[in-house]
This record gives sequence, structure tokens and C-alpha cells, in this order.
Amino acid sequence: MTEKTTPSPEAIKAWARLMRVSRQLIEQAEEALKTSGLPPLDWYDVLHELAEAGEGGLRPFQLTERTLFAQYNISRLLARLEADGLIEKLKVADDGRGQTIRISAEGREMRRRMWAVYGRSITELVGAKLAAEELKILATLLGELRHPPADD
Amino acid sequence: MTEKTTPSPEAIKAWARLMRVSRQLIEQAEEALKTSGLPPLDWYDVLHELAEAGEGGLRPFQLTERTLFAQYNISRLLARLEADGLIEKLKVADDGRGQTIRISAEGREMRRRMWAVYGRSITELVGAKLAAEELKILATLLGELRHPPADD
DNA sequence: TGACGGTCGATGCATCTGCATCTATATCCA
DNA sequence: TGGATATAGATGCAGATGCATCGACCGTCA
Repeated sequence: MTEKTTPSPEAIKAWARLMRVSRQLIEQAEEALKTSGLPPLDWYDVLHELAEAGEGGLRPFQLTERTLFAQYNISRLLARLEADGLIEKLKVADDGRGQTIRISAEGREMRRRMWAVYGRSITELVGAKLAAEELKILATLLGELRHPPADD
Repeated sequence: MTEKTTPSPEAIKAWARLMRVSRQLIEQAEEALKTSGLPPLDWYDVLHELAEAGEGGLRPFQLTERTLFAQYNISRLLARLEADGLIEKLKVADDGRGQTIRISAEGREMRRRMWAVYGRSITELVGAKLAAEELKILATLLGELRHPPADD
């Protein structure tokens, strides 16, 4: 017998919207950064995590966990960030394989400048389009889709 | 004076969720296709549009409008699809620059096989996580974020 | 201790993407 | 009509990504 695998119309619609809107928003935020002569969004994500981590820094594998980037992607992204002087790679004492990544002063400054543009994009693209209450609902619904689910 | 550009906490949270969840979902859907030995999601999008367009087919520039892919991306994607025999490129009479893209029988079959996997992903990743009513709300909220906004 | 499976991070290679530009055709308007 | 401008689609090149694998080091257990 034939197995039913087609999702409900509601699921399809929500999925389609999610795909299109996310692509569109990323594209627009990316373009705003580029227009301002700033690096791409990926850089922000990493700089953001590193800034939050503080002086202790983070191990590359921790970055892959937090940002969802692939391991090799982080590896090369960090190489670019280092080449631009935005991060420092430090040898870590207790694990000869590893290293600790720390954001540099230039990195913090870059993050600040990127946030000025990125934050404005978020305001325009999301903050200005929905009321605070709607944004909360949206975040909650999206939270249910995470794996593992969470609605904190 | 300093200009306030930082978005509201609600906007930041919704944005962050949207970025993470969309990436995660795409990754998982993509992986399901790969595991089944099927082409990537992009192919589905194009085959889907072409299937809906019917025998009349679509011009490449129409595909760029509907799928949000860049022009050069569509151009090369179509070359790959043609190489795999999933589409046909037809000369169009009234515009010597253009061509019409039509999905082939193999293309329809491939789309069908992809949908079996893709549809199941949508069900698992979205349909099974939220109630129909919640999915509607989600789609509506996301619709507000589109440019231009729409909540049909 | 020392062999072994596991983890950390880097990298060669093929593919894909972004950007700029190109060719060919169409459209517009003096 | 004919020259300027715009549009459709392709492509060379540089950079980014995915995949597989590598080398280095870790922890464990006989």
C-alpha cells in the first residue's frame, strides 16, 4: 500500500514561508553590511560568541557547537579572522591538540561597527514589522522547532 | 549625540531564533535528501516551479523572480539540470535572447522522488512539532516579514 | 608502558557561489 | 532609420563550501 508522506497544507505553508523569509532577510542584512564595507554575517556570529566568552576565549570546537558552522568552516573562518587581526589563537596548556581563540581589541571594534549596521537591519526587517507581543509569539513558535526544542 | 540603533530584545530574540532554526531545518532537510542519494534542495525548488508552470514552461528570468536565486545561479543550475536530463531548454519564438525551460518526464519523476523525502522532512521537522493552528499563526507572522508584506 | 580507538583542528580537491563582464537581442526615441 | 540604452542569459575568475582525510595529540586499558 502507498504510504502517506505529504505534510499538511499548514505545515507546507509555514515551511515555505520560513524558507523564503529567512533567505530574504539574510540577503538583506548581508547586503547592508556589504554596502557599509563590512565583512559578512558569519564573521559577526563568531565575533559575537567570542566577545561574550570574554578573556577566557573559546575553543574552536565550542564555536562549532554554538554557531552551527561545520568544523572545517570554523577552521577557515578563524584563519581569515586571524589574518585580519580580529582574533588571537593561543596555545592551550592542558591539551596539546587544541587552541583557545580570543577576540582582539580590533575584533571588538569590528564587532561594534558591524552591530551598528546589523542591529539597524534587525530593527528595520523585524522590529518594525511586528509588535513586541507578536515577536514573542514568533520566537516561541520557532523555539518549538529547534532541536532540541526549547521555549525559554 | 549617539543614535539609538539597537533593536528591542524581542526583535533580537525573534531574529536569532529565525536565523538558527532556518539554518538547522535546511541542514536537516538537505541531509535527508543526501542520505537518499537525491540532489540538493535547490533542485527541488526549480523543479517545483517548473512542474507548476506546466507545459508552457518558464523563462529563466521568471525562475529568478520566483525562487530568489541570483541570475547566474539559475543559469548554472539549469545547466546542471539539463545535463541530468531533468529539463529541456527551448528556443522561444518572439524573443531571440530568451529560452523557455520545460521540465521533462525524468524531471517530474525526480521531483516526485525528492518530494517523498522532502515532504517527510517537513512533516517531521514542522508538522509534528506544532499544531495546525500554531502553524497558521507562524505562517502569518512570517508573512508580515516578507517584502512586500503579505498574509494571504 | 605502549598499542588503540577517539577527538581536535587543518587541508587537498572538487564543486558551488559572488562579482563583474560579455554577447546577443530587444526597445526606445531623436 | 539608426544609434543609444536596456534586458536575457552565459561565463572567467576569485573566493567560499562540502567532503574526505590527515597529522597530532588525548585517554584508556591490557
